[in-house]
Amino acid sequence: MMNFREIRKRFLDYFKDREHRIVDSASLIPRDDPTLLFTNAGMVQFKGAFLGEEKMGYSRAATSQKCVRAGGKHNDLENVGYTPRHHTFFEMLGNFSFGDYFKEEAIEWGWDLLTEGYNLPGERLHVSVYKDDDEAYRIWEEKIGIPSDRIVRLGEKDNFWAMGDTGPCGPCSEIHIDQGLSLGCGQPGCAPGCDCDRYLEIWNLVFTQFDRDQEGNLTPLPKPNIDTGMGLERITAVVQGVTSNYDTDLFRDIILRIEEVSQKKYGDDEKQDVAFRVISDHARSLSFLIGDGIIPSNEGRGYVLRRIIRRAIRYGQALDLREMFLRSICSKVIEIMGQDYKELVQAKGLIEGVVDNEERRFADTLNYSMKVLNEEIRNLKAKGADTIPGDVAFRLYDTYGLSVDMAEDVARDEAMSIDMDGYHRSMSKQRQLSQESWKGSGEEKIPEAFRGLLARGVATRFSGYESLDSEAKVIALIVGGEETGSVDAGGGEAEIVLDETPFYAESGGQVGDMGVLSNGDSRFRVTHTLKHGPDLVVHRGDIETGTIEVGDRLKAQVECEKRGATANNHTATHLLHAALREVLGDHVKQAGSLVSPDRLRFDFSHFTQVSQENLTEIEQLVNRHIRDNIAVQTLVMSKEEAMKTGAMAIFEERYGDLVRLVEIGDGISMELCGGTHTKRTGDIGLFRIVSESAVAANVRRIEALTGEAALQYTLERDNGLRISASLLRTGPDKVGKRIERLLKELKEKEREIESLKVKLLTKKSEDLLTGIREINGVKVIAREFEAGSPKELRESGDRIKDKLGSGIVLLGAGIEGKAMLTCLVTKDLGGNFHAGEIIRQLSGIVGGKGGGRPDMAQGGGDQPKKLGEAFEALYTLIENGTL
RNA sequence: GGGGGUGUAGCUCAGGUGGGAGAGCGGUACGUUCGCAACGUAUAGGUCAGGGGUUCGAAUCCCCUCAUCUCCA
Repeated sequence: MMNFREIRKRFLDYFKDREHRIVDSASLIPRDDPTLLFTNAGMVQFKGAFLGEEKMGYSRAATSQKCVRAGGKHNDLENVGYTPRHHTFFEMLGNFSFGDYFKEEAIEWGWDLLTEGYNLPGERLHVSVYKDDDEAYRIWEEKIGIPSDRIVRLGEKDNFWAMGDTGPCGPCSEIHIDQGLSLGCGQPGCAPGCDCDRYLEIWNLVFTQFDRDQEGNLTPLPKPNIDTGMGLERITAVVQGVTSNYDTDLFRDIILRIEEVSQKKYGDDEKQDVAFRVISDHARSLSFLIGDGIIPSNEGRGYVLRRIIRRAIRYGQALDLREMFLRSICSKVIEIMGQDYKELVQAKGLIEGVVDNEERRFADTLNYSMKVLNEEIRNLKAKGADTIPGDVAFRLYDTYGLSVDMAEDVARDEAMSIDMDGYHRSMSKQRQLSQESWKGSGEEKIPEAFRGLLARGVATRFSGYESLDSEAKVIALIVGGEETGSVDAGGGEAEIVLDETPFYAESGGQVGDMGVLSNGDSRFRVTHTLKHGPDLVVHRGDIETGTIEVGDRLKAQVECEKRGATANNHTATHLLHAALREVLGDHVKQAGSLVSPDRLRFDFSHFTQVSQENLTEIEQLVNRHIRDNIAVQTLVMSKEEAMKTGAMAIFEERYGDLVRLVEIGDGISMELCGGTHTKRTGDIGLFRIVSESAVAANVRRIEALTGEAALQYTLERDNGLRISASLLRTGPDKVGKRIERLLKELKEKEREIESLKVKLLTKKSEDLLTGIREINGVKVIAREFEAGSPKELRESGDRIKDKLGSGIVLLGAGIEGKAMLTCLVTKDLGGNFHAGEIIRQLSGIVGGKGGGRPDMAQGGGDQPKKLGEAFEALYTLIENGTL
């Protein structure tokens, strides 16, 4: 029996023999596609080719593409585990034709590979075609010889494929296998396309032959395309003769590992089997997602990843897995799939670290949400209720992340139930609101004018590795997004495309070059260089003098000091990356990078703050490599060769077939990188880390300087320290100790001031005691008191009140044109007098308001001159008994 | 992209309707004890995430920003 690896290989070999280029699986993170969260089909990386925006170096291709469906439009997450075939992660086998062969070959080969290559019984294969696609029907019936009772015509929903509302689209044809009556629904109309398990769709052949416009009209494409997709998991199940994808060798060892750690058996209990399937599926997808550089977070792709991890952990509970277990399952996934996907092996440390970290975090949020739930249950029980309202259950899920089934478990223990209808109502409301606000994930799209150029196959040769100036021909001019024939000085911002350029276009984190394009009297100042697609370099800037026309020959000169400084920073970035991995561990992975002439910024995955000791060690290590003055070599080689060297690849980047390997020394650092570097590490001169900070959960950022800028930074620091030392009248090495002592002294002084203030207040309040008046048997003091804040006023009042034993104190103060009043009433008078009431009446006199508690109240106004009036008013009020 | 929650002492958190910043644990000192655990007493520790506004007065009300958690897409 063929194992999955042989099945995958047979597919690729089959199409290789038929002149197909075998293209590597693209990253799970789609590039240049704002509509997509993850790569979810084999054609994603060829979208540009289908749309005619991009020229490939070949017209036939075949791939085994890793895919994730767990968010966005295609979302299978909820079904995973409950069916034999839903997955969040799967591999899609596909063959593609870009205006080359069409229906006939696609159908013929598809049939041939299934029946001959995989030995599937032809008599059990059924096919479906689009209802109007007579051409496909004829090929199946006449050329392949399938009896018409095994060909069905289906409608738009099943057999017409479109990428979006407009653009390339076309009918498709699906090949199904009859798995036998026993799996069928038994309905009389049961046929391919039925929802039951009898007819299993194994291969979808899409014939992209139309272009749909805004009004929905279909125009035939001059060169129709072929795009097919066959899930590796499905075909493996069929070839291996099992009815569930989870029974194939793609999953068997993973499930075996889960059995080991859980001490449970797959197949014993249906509820537990769901958990087995969920965990094995999710372990695969989360390993690949992290392997492609995604880190758990609370939004976007990272959030989908987090949800997958948590779902896996949650299902672990059904297997009584209380301890952290996911890491061990992922290790198994890496062991199996790492043979074919090297990025998993490279990211092993990261995957394990991330999973452990998430398991810990999840336990935290779970504790918290359980607390909220228990509180809620207690309240409901107190009211005599026995159902948890749907909106409450939803709120628990929505804001605290407690899933309903977990809430249900708890409710059951408390002899309560949950209003599931209400829950679902709240949920669909939230869904609707979110859907309405979806506008795409935000990546930049290529502007219209450049898409035209790309479609014409316009490309720029980059000569900037060898030289900083060269002669080149203008092949396109763009002003305000429109192509034009010539540009004059003063015409504002323009963009120039050359046939060859020494200018480095922004990519891989390195900023674009600046410089000058000139020809005699015409001068164009390049302020930014950028790139569209893999090879179209755009020089953006202003024309300063003269005129530039398409076809002109220009002298292109890169500003060399800036380029040199950028090279320093870029090479230093590679050294930093290597040092981080050495000091912190190989879970460190680039998560973003900026290389400019002035500085470098490097984001990387790491779980905690980097300690000062580690930072120092990293800084020392990088500088040691700089002093060793090691040679930096660049080599261009095939992608396969490069992967064998174990070089670091950044998976957000898309590489062509030929890659550029930048190696520092003998394996000190090896990275795939198109950037410009120094010849030797010694050119960098000096490397200084300026800061370390957090960017997101599990991602840290280091900013650093090199060369002249690093020296400048060091000198400024030095100078600052010297000034501090001289101000402190001590040596630079004793500044720390000196400040420590000063702070201690300061603290003591503050304490002394505090106690002096208290003494002063005590004295002042004693003075005040002489002004007591006794009215109707109540001791009353109402006076102005010098105080800087309401707090001081209150504290002094407190002191006086204590001395008084029983009575009423009213203190007032004027500050910055405002009046403050504080009134205190001793507890024994609480029945007769209310401080809040007194203040309410008196603060009106000073032009304001106030209030407070029965024993203490504060108020104020904007007429401090009337404070005296307020004091008199208090005496009067008490005398008249009008309180 | 849209919604909800949280941010107060080293840690875990409490602070109805605006009116003296608190508890428990932990720390320090002293005491009971041969010593430890334990207990008792005392004590330190706060830009109430940051900024703006309303108000006589804001941890509390309003707006903005940041961090963090969570749900949907």
